[in-house]
This record gives sequence, C-alpha cells and structure tokens, in this order.
Amino acid sequence: MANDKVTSQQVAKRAGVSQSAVSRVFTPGASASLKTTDKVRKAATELGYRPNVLARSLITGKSRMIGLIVAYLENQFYPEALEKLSNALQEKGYHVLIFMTSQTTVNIDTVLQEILDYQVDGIVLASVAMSSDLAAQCQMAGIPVVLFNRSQDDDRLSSVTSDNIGGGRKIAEFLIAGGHNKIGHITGWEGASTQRDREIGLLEGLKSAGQTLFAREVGNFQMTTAQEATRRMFDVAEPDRPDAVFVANDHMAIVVMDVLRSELKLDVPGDVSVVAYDDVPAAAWLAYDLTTVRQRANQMVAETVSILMDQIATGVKDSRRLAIDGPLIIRGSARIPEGWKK
Amino acid sequence: MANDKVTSQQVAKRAGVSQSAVSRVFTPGASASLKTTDKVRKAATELGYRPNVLARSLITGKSRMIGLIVAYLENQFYPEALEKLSNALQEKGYHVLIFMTSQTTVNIDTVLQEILDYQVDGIVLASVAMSSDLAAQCQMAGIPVVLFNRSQDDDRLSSVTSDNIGGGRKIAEFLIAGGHNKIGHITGWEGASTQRDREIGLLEGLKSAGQTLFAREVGNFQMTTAQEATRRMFDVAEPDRPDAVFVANDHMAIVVMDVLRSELKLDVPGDVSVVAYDDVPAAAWLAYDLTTVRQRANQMVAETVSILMDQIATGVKDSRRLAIDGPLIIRGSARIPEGWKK
DNA sequence: ATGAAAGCGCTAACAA
DNA sequence: TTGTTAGCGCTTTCAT
Repeated sequence: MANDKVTSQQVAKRAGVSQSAVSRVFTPGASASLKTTDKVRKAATELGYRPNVLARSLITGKSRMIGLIVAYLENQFYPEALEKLSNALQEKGYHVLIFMTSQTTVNIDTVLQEILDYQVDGIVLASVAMSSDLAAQCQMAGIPVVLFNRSQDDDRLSSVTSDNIGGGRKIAEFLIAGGHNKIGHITGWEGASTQRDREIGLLEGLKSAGQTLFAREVGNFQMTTAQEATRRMFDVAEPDRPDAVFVANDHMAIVVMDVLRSELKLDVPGDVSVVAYDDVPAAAWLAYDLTTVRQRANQMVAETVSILMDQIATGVKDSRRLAIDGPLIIRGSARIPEGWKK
Repeated sequence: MANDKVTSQQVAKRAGVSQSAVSRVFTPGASASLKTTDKVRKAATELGYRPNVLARSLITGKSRMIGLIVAYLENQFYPEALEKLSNALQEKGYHVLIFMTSQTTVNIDTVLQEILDYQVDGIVLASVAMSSDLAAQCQMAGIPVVLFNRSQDDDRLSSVTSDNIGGGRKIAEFLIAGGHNKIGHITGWEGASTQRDREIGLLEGLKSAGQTLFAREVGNFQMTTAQEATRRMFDVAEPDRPDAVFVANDHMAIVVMDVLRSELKLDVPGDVSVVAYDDVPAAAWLAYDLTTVRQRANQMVAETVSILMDQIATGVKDSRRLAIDGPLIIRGSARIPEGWKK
C-alpha cells in the first residue's frame, strides 16, 4: 500500500545504506553500484517510495514545470496547441502549469508574478496582451520566455508564430485569382501582432494586383463582435456588398458564415467567398467547409519546446523569432480559381 | 530590476530584521508589528522579492497545485471545463498542473504516479479510463481525488457528473413526444460511465412508452468511429432507417449530421431528428443548431472545487458523488413536439 | 512581537 | 563507489 510521504531516509534505513545512496539511485547521472541499486530499488518499491520533485527542485533550482499563460480556450486552436504542448513537454519530463488570464483576471503582470513564484523553468505566453515589459525582464533574469502565436516589437523575447504576412498574402492572391474585386476584411483584435501581420499581407497582396480593401470591420477575435461586424458589412445594398471576405480567424468565420447564410440569406461561396485563418478542426466540418490558412500547430509547438529546452540547457543568451509557413487549405467556402493548384 | 532568486534572507538584511520576521510578513496567519511589516514590505519591493512557493510547500506539505489528468481536448466540453476549473482554482490560490494521457501515453497509473511526485494537493480525473484502483489509494493516502464527468462503481472516490440517467430519459421522452418510433442510438465508448448511464436513461424512457431501441451502433466518442457508425445505421432502405437518433455527445453529433446531410442527403430534422448531449459551444452554431442536454459546466466545476477544498481543509474522510441535473436545450435538429414546453 | 534554531526532503560537494 | 556534511528557501516551535 503506497503510503504518501515515504522519504529517502526511510528507504535508506530499510535498504541498509545511506540516504545519499538512495538519492544517487534516483538521480540520472549519479554513480551507484549494481548491488546498492538493487537493494535500494527493492526497498523503494516495497515502501512505495518516489522522490519528492519539489524538494529536488529546491536544490537543483529546476522545477521541471513550464508555465503556460493563456487567455481563452474557446478558440479551438488553443486547446489543440495546449494538448500538443503538454504532450511534447511530458516526453521531455516537463509538465505544464496553467494560468488563465480571462476577463476576470486583474492583469497579466500579476499572473506572471504568480507563475514565477512556482519557480517554473520556462514560460509560454499564448495570445496574451502584454502591457509591460515584465516578460522581457524574465528573459533577462534567465528564465526562458516564448511568445506563442504572438510576437512583439521587443526582440528580446523569443516568439513562434505562423507566417502571418505570407498567409495574408496567399489569401489575397487566392481571392483575386478567383475573380473577386470587392474584398472585405473582418479583423481580429487590432492590438494583436497576428492581426496586424495578416492584414499587412492581405493589403500587400491586394496592392500587387492594383486593388484596395473594399470594406473593413473589427471583429476582435470574438464571436459576438464578429457577428455585428458581419451585419454592418453585408447588410447593405448589393453594389456595396463585398463579394469576398477574409475573416482573421476560423473561430470568427464560423459565426460570419452563420450570419451570411441564415440571417442574410446569402450563399457561400455563391454570393460571397469566405476565407479565414488557423484551420481548426471545425474548419473541416462539412457544414462550414472553410478555406483557410493552416497554422501548423505541431511544428509551432515543436519549435516552442525546442527553444525552451535549449535555453534551459544553455541559459538564455539570445532570442529566436520564428514564423512558420502554412499552406492554404482549399475547401468549399470560397470560389476556387480555374486550374488553381490545390 | 526584479532579479530572480531574491531570498527572504536578503530582504531581512536590508530591512534590518530577522529572516523569520520576513517570513511572518508573508505568511497569512502570522503576527508582525506594523513597523516591521512596513520595513519588510518596503525592502521586499525594492528587491523584487516574492516567496518561493516550492520551499514553502516543502515545509507546509501543501503545494497549492491541483493535478488534472485529461485524455483529450478535442471535445470542446473539456477545454471549457478546464478554463472554468483553472479560473475557479486560481481564485482560491491554487493552480492546475496538467497531465495528458493521450494515445501515446503508456498508461494512466504511470501518469498518476508522476503527478503525485509533484506533491499536488488534489487530483481531478477527467474522462479517463482507470485500470487499477490507484486513484482509490490516493484517496486513502489522504490526497483528494475527484472524478470529473465520470464515475465509478468504487464509491471510495468522489465524482461529479451530470445526471446522465435523467438526461437520457429526457431525450427519450422528447423524441417519443415528437412522434418518433424508430429511435436509434450512437453510443460513446462503452467503458465510460457517462455512456452507460445515458443509455440506461434512454432505454428506461423508451420502455415506459412501450418502445425499444430501433438501432444501435458504437461511436466510441470519436468522430471517425461515429462517422462509420452513422453510415451503418442510416445507409439502408427506408423502412430500416431510424427516424431519430440519440448521439451520445455533441462532438460526435457534428459528424453524424454531416454524414446525414452531405453524404446521405437526408434532411435534419425532416427525415431524422438528431439529439445529443453536452451543449458545447458548437451545438449552438446555426449550421448544426443541435438539440442537446446541457451539462452545467459551471456548476460541475464549482462542485469539484468545493469537494477539493473541503477535503484539503478537513482531510479526506468520505466521498461525495454528485449528479447534476441539466436541461434539454431545444434547438432545430430535432422535431419539436406540439406544445412542448421549451 | 521578535530572533535563534531546527528541519521539510532532497542533491551535491567532500572525504574516505 | 560510498557515507558524511552542508545547505536549497522557507515555516515554525521555542525562548526572550
């Protein structure tokens, strides 16, 4: 019966060795004879002993915990990323300590402080607005920070995003090739780097073709806001109505399509093409069948973990900033240009 | 500049007091004069000192971490619950340490052991198949365990679920009142208590009306499996085709509706009524507009936290097993009986 | 109310 | 390879 609170001391006594011998057996790079190892392991399993990670952390200075700060899990992209991140870290012997910074929470810096109290070995900041440069301070204090799906002008911080500018441009090219010339944009939260970059790419693409943005409304990455934005943009006389719209993420695109079809009786893609960003699972659901730019969550997570592990191992020296290219996934929500390579 | 690794020792020196005085100032129930408190707080902020939670844990035996074991985050119900759980615990000064037990993971007991190594103050097991009675051992060893959205015959363990039997019965009654007499069931994973109970309720309800289950296929709570199940159940000649189906959760119902409509060209609810369980956000999306039994995530989380806090405070004495009633949310995926009270 | 001292469970020198 | 010793940063008696 595995009782809690079995100490290495007790195991030592039972195995007839010193307490440090027990420690060595359970410490990866330590030396112990086969004989001792056997005795200790035997006693340990009999007593149900397992090392106390916290006590170990106190002395090694490594907690083997990574703090994750995330604002909301409603957008499917985040739970997906969290799942992959947690799995990837578990494989390396790390675990994720979660901190939500939802509406109710006072502010992010408070949360960052709290997370530091736990002596985490690294921090992942997912889609969070950072008021201060506290994160940069962490980085400087030697604790690795990586911005996930978000970047910042401050290049002291590492970040992993998709190639949002490239993605925006791909969308513009696709829409233009499809013969659209009244292209609208429903934006995310304008304070987000992802929003900024996606729009930059979109505008660049339009400009190359001699077009400009036909309409623009702010959706804030929120469903309700996007809903109203859609009405403002599309509940107008035909000539003023966009024939295509780039919605800044899939999460909003769902409700955009709902409003377009159920409320305004517009056909997608007959009357208006809808293209979005992320390729969350729901984008593939047939009722939406959304053409969208894929964010390679697997790769983004892998890079995030890689940065973290490198910086933990060798110390925080410099920052890496990655923008991972993602393909446009062609589905049925937007008109497909003649002979377009899938 | 808040440097890491500022100790209470350093603060003490700067404030001109003893190290224990510093500790007292940062320990809730301790006594310190206003004068000392001021001096200490001042020195602390100047140095950027914050207590090391891990060191504190070592002595108090409380880590203020709750371990969450969860299998997959794809079903929206879980990220939603996780978000609420994390928020609720944060308010009480606790934080969630996540452990995924996805396909790749060896087995749950290993994970449970790992989580115990971190000295968590409590464990939430969400929708996980437990092979052994290790969880019961934890409970006995004094560490609170609560099964979330899952129960078990072993009543040593606390659990919080929705009233799955009642929910299943509500669905039967609703479908029967709607005039259906060929009711099918696409099940979840048959090893799950939620599945078992929902089906028990369904069968009870059918029996009361003198009906029996018209068709049954296993969906395993997985989209791909549910897809095949739907084909087997509905790709048949009309007389053998159910006129209604209870899908064991919303997550599967999405794909069931997709197959029904896009692949088999059946109208929902014209040709077949679809009812499910959970009321995840996607159930309300107009393209699905799913009639479903709501699981009150807020309340389930609140109860989970309450059990945890009680048991942490007073010790694990007995177990509580809660089944929270949830309403049937009537939407458009199923025929609505004449004069049905919404 | 405060300081000195002990010790939570462990790792990491240091000798032997 | 092993035991002894000294802490990691903190809380908590115990005196004062």
